Order: sequence, then structure tokens, then C-alpha cells
Amino acid sequence: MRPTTKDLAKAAGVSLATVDRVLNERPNVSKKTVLKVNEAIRRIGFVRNLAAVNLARSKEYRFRFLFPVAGDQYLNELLNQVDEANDALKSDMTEVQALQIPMDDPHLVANYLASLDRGEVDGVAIMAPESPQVRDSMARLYERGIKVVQFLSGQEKLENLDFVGVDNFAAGATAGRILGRFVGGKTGKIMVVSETMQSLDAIQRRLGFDTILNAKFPNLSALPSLETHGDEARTGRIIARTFEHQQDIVAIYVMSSEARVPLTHAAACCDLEQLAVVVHERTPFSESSIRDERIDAIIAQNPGHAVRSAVRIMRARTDNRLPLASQEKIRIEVLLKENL
Amino acid sequence: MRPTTKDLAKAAGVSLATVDRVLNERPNVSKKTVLKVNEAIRRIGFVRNLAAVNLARSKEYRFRFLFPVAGDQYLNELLNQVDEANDALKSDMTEVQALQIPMDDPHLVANYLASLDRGEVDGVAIMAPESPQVRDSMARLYERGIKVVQFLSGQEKLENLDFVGVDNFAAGATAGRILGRFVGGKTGKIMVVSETMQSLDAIQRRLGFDTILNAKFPNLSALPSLETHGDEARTGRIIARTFEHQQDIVAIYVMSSEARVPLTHAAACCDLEQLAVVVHERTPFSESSIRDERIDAIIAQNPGHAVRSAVRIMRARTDNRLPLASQEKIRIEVLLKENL
DNA sequence: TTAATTTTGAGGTGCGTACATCAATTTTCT
DNA sequence: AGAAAATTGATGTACGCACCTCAAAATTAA
Repeated sequence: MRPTTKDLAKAAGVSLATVDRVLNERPNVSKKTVLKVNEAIRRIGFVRNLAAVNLARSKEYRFRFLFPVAGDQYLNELLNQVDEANDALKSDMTEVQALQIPMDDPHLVANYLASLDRGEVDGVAIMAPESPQVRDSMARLYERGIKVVQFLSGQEKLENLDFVGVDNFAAGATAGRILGRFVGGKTGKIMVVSETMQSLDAIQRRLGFDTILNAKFPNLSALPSLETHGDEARTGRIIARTFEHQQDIVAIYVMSSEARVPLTHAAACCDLEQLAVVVHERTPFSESSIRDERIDAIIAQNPGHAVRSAVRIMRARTDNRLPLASQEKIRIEVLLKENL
Repeated sequence: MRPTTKDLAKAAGVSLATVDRVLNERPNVSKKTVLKVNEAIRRIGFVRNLAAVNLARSKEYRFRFLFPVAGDQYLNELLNQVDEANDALKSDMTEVQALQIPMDDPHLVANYLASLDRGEVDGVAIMAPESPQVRDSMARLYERGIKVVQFLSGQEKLENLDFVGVDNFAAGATAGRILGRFVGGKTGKIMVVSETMQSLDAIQRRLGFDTILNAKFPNLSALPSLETHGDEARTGRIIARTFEHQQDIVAIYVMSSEARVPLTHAAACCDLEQLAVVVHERTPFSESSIRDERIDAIIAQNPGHAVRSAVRIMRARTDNRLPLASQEKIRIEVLLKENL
């Protein structure tokens, strides 16, 4: 049988109370005794029974995911995944809720974060665009003892705060390599579309993309990023204008996570199947497009993995444990028609 | 507060004993009462506390992974991942052990499986090549109440048995598309290397590979598969001979999971950087090769994910729960230099 | 109606740990 | 040495549920 705390007490030659003090790092234990107990832990291979710990503590974990209001299919999928995680973890004393906040006003976000109480929430995963106010209130949240995870979207990395998501420089570089190789030696221009270039994410992706293009594909040149600002009419205009002025576009790279609107407009100006097209994130649109071969590759970060990883990290931090780094790295996925 | 069984008893208007009978599907409860309790469960949103259940049952899970003896770096990584899983799950009353058996003798495997006792093992994940004896003993294992997972390697799928791993047809097809696009319109031949073509896995990969090559890349023709049989000298011979007889090789596809030996020999015959090279599985060798750009892409199934998934499935089955299909699908990863 | 059977209730114990209290002992300081 | 402080032990309750026993009540069969 597996050793229990009683066995440990016997093995260490101390009482149960002392074992408890050592295991939970309570005060008033001499160093000598701590060593004695730790030695016994190693010797008999004692491992705490997590089920018993959680039961005795009768602890409940309450986590929140914060998302922007504006968004299309990818955001939707994230919301679904949070719901699924909530269902799956109910029996594990863990409640997960998604919340949407208008992120265009950083004060709203900051206010909301400031209003969070340790008594009602244990951890928050935040997907918010770059802003000093938000960054500050995240730091203060952390100081108040609420665990904070930067989710999929980078504030400039705050130290102490965990980050869940891909390296966007690498993601852009991956897109660049795929696009470069898929074009197949032809010479021409690449149309680059993004919702905005204000965000750190977008900047890093572009940087990664340009870096590999310059290094490896001198036959290709990427046009300046077209910014849609999430405005459909504007998107149509700038894309049409670009196609008019540039004759030799051989590829399209959609940097932001919602490719539906831009590509729908691009399809009106050209034959997508003749171009190499790479987009980010798997959505119903990008999925059906890759099946039709209007898109050639999707660079994705799996939203389900991301949500579950954020939850595991918040749980670990709440328990004062270290998250398992190896398991929590979110991979940059390359999706083709064949490996959907 | 979260409702407990007591609250549930009160809400259903029955005793704790009856609630227990219903929750654990014990006999001697009238249908009417079962309905009453289930209705109350829905009404008050009762969810069993898993920690308490596990504690009360004081259940330990004991799982085994069965691997072949022969193998190189990828097998090694699998063994590591099993060890890691064991460490991570110790506090969860779950023990995971890896075992290696000479798989060239199906009787040995069958005998070992037959010797397993329900009292000492709850579940087994098996990575074994195709053979009727093994398939039979897996089926019998299952009938004796031990949960069985087909791990990464296909017996022809046994129904009732869970499978963890990728769709090898799709994996081959993915390799084909990558290779086809990366070659970039050139005309020529593709060298295909496999350890054996006897296994179902290999056959399916080849099938997927050929299918897409025929459909999409008429400029390329794949040579017959070279079988290494894990014999280094033989590998060197057949690869050298192929390079002598074929002048226009433009790409190499290594179908099996250990690319080190074949590619080392191929490098002696040609300049790998001039060819498009795709291999399977991430190993120290394939990783360093992709960094050097001697390899262009790796088609991989993440061994850590696979191991954890198999464990989750065995746990769920042992508890008589259904595994969460969505989470347990192993993705076909495409790794480039940029998204390692 | 009576007997046999099924269903339900009441109550207890144990799982491994957390946490609190109080007394007893040891150590440290003056 | 004596007092104060720090350390340790003994003991009990609680967490939410599983599982067991025995008796009481309800239902069914004869």
C-alpha cells in the first residue's frame, strides 16, 4: 500500500501534527525536524494524495476568461472552448467563465479588473490588446493575489505573469516559409492583410514574416500591411484598390485571426486558386476554404489546447505549484487540406 | 455553496442511502425513485465531487505501456514521456509504467498479455505490429475487464478498443502535399524509405502519399519503397544503389519514425539541401537536421500528447466514463524550421 | 388476508488530509 | 537558575462520498 501521512509520521519519528506542519509549511518547526521529515518522505516515497488534499481543503477554483466583444468566428470558438472546459471541470471543483468586455476603452477593462475580488475569483486569463492601463491593472491584480494569465495576446510580457499562446514572430516566420515555398519560385508580390498594425501580435508576426522572406525568398516582396480595422466596407475598398494597382500579386497572407471578410473581398478581385494563400486560425470559413483549395495553409493555435492550458496554469499557481512547462507550450500548427 | 449528496437527498425527498443507490446504480431501487432523484440532480445542478469519490473508493489506477525493444530516438522519447506522465500523476493515484517486449515473436507478446491480471493492472496501451495472435490476446484482455488502447500503431482497428494516434493515410497524404509543393514544379523522382512495408501503418502512409501525388503532382513520380528492415548495412547498400540508378531524384520521403540511419546514408550520396526531404517524427536527429535545412519538414505526432491521451482514455474507461473525443484526437503536426 | 419480496431509511465507518486547540516538552535568553 | 519563548504531541472535527448493516415500510404475490 501507498504510504499515508501516518506512515510518514512513524517513519520520521514525529507526530502527525508535525508532519502536517512540515507538509504545509506552517511555522514553529525546527530546521532539524523539517530535515528529518523530508528525509523520511524521500525514504518511503511519500506522495500526497491530491484527492484527499482537495477534499480536506474543500477548495473551489473560480477562473475567468476575458475576451473582447468584437470578433468573428475564432472568438466564437474560444467562447465554446471555455464552456466545454467548464463542463469538463465541474466535477473537479473548478468553475470557468468567459466574459466579454469592449476592449476599445482600456479604462473599462482596467476598472473591471480592479473590481475583481480575491474572494470571488482565483484566476483570470486575459486576452486584451496592448495598453498601459490594462498592463498596470493586470500587475495590480497579481499583487492582490489573483493569478493572471496573458492569453493569446501579448501585452509586452509582464514578468511573473504566465503567457499562453504562440510566439508570434515564429508564427509569422512559419507563414512566410510556407508561402515562400508554396509560391514555387515565381516572382511577384505578396498582399498582407491585418486588422491592425498597432498590436504587438501583429507587429511580431509581420516581423517574422518579413525576416524569412528577405532571407530566403528574394523573388518575393511583401506589400505594406493593409489594415481593415474590422470595417467591412473599408476592407473591400483597400483590397480592390491594391489589386488594381498591383498586377503581379502571387500570394496573400492574412495575419489576423479572422480571414473571412478580407478573403471574401479578395475573391471578388482575383482567382484565389491561382494564388498561394495563407491565413491564421482555424475557423469554419478557413476550414471550408482550405477544402476548396482557395486557401493553401492555415497557421493555427489550437483554441481548445490554449484554454485548457490556461486553466491548468491557473490551477497550478493557485495551489502554489509550478505549471509543467513542457506540457503548456502551445504549438504553432500548420494545417493543410490533408491534416485538418 | 455547491450542493452535496445531502442536499440532493433533501431535494429529492429521499434518504442518503437511496441517493447513493441511484448514483452508483446499485440494485433495489424503483424506477419511480430513480426518476425522482435524477430530476432533483438536474434541478439543483448536483455534480459529484470527483476528489471525494476517488478518496472514498481509495482507488489506484495501474496502467502499462507496451513497446517494442528495437527502436531508436523516437522510441526513447516515448519512454521518457511515460516516465514523465508517471511522475505527474503520482499524486493522482495513478501509476504508469513502460515495458519493452521483443515484438518479432508475437507469441511472447500474446503470452505476456495473457499473463496480465485484473488485480494488478487496470489498463494497457499497446504499440505492437500487426499480428493475429496479438490482436486476439488484446481482445481477450479486454474481455477480462482490462482496458486496452491501441497505441500509435494499428492493428486493424478492433472495435471496442480505443485507438490513440494519427490517421496514417492522412499523415502520408500530408507528407505528399508538403513534398509536392516544396519541390516547386520541378520534374523528377521521389525516393521513399521505410523500415518495412509489412505493417498496416506503412501501407496506409504510402497509400495516402501516392494518392495525393497522383492527383496533384503529375510532375513527380515516387519510386518503390526501399525497406531497411532496421539493418544499417542493408540500408546503406540499397540507398547507394538507388542513387546510382536514378539520376533525377528531387525529393526523399522517409516513412518510418526513425530517419537517422537512412538519411545519414543518403547524405553520403547526394546533397540533401538540394532535395526536398520530409520525414516522420521529431527526434534529436530530425530536429537538428531541420535546423541545418537538410530536412525541409517533419510530419509528427506529439509523443507527449499521445501518452497523456492514452492515460486519460484508460482512466475514463476504468471509471466507466466516456473519453472526451474532442480532446483526444492526436493531430498530424507539420514542423518546419520556424515552428519547432 | 397473510406471507414473501422489494424498496427505503437510519446510521455507522473509513478514505487521507487540513486545521484548530491545548497541554507537554524542549530550547533560548537573562 | 528561572522565566519566556519556541517546538512538539495528542486529540478531535471536518471535507464529500462509498459502502455496509439492519430494521422498517411499502409493494406484490399467494
